[in-house]
Amino acid sequence: MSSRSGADLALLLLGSYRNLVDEVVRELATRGYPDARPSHEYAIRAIRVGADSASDLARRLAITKQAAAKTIAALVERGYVTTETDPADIRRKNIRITDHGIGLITESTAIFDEVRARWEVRLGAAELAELETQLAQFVGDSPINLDAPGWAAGQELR
Amino acid sequence: MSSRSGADLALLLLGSYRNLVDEVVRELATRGYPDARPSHEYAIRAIRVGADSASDLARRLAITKQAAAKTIAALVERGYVTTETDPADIRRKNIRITDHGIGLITESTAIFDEVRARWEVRLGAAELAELETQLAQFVGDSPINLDAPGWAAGQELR
DNA sequence: TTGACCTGGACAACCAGGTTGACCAACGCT
DNA sequence: AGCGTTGGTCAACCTGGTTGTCCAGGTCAA
Repeated sequence: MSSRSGADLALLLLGSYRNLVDEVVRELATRGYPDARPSHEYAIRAIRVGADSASDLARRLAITKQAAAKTIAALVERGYVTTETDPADIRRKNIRITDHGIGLITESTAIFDEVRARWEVRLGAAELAELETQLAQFVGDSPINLDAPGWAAGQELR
Repeated sequence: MSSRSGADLALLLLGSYRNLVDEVVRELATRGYPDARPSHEYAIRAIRVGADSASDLARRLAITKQAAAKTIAALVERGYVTTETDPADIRRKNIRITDHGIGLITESTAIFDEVRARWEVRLGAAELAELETQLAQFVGDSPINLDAPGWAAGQELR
């Protein structure tokens, strides 16, 4: 009975995302990270897997370097990362994740997985896995990298 | 093989939503509505099903009335709705959707459905329907109304 | 009828998370 | 030595929200 409309589908997707993320943020707050925003988590994850400068982070998250710089400033302010100018290239400012930052993504990952596990209980493991595979199809043909939240879809390189 | 993480799931949901909505906005632009934003569509839909004042719209979208007022101002500016003070209650400003506004949601609905139809081809009708049912479960236990994009989750009444 | 409250709207200031645009200093390559 | 590319920064702006404050108009009870 596929009586649903395309507009409903959009709302379902957005709603699911918000429910999931809100839950994570709420839980993070109770575990000692009250000032953590979703964008912070995504940024730190990107840094962890290799984005070691503002420009680099910008490319990975598919945002402007100015936006990346702002995010990094916020991360520094909250003590999640530190920056220090690269001795080999004065221009660069290398980003390093602090223990506090490691703690954040560790907790965050755990909570994300906990929530996912709850969903798995309701849906069944096979069903959730299939749902993910299906969603991946819609995202997969996207021209931009997957591990980024802020893609501006249909934009050229910056 | 559910090797995916909870964080990935979030990105899949967000990515799917963005892909869908971006496609709609892009297509709307080519069909004579270049200035239409997703929030405009949601607002007009809410107005169409009964939100006839700013406060009312605010309640339905679960946003503040100030935010609703701003949205309405944007809609008026673009010619999608008009407002006129209620003769029976001087305070109220009744919202009426213009023909242009009707055109917008008509086109928008059609495009949303077109994109959904393309997804249906890739997934199969039964599978997409099931996916929607599953997503509805995650959204369904949300305390706030479904037809709203901007819910602030875990907030009291305003 | 008069006061006490509730409700619709508006003003102002602010925030997150982006965007453009202009610019400069440092690098790297020929 | 010179020129183009790259990393970073300042400034202004945008969207879609948020608080907080305020007031005029409506509603209801005593």
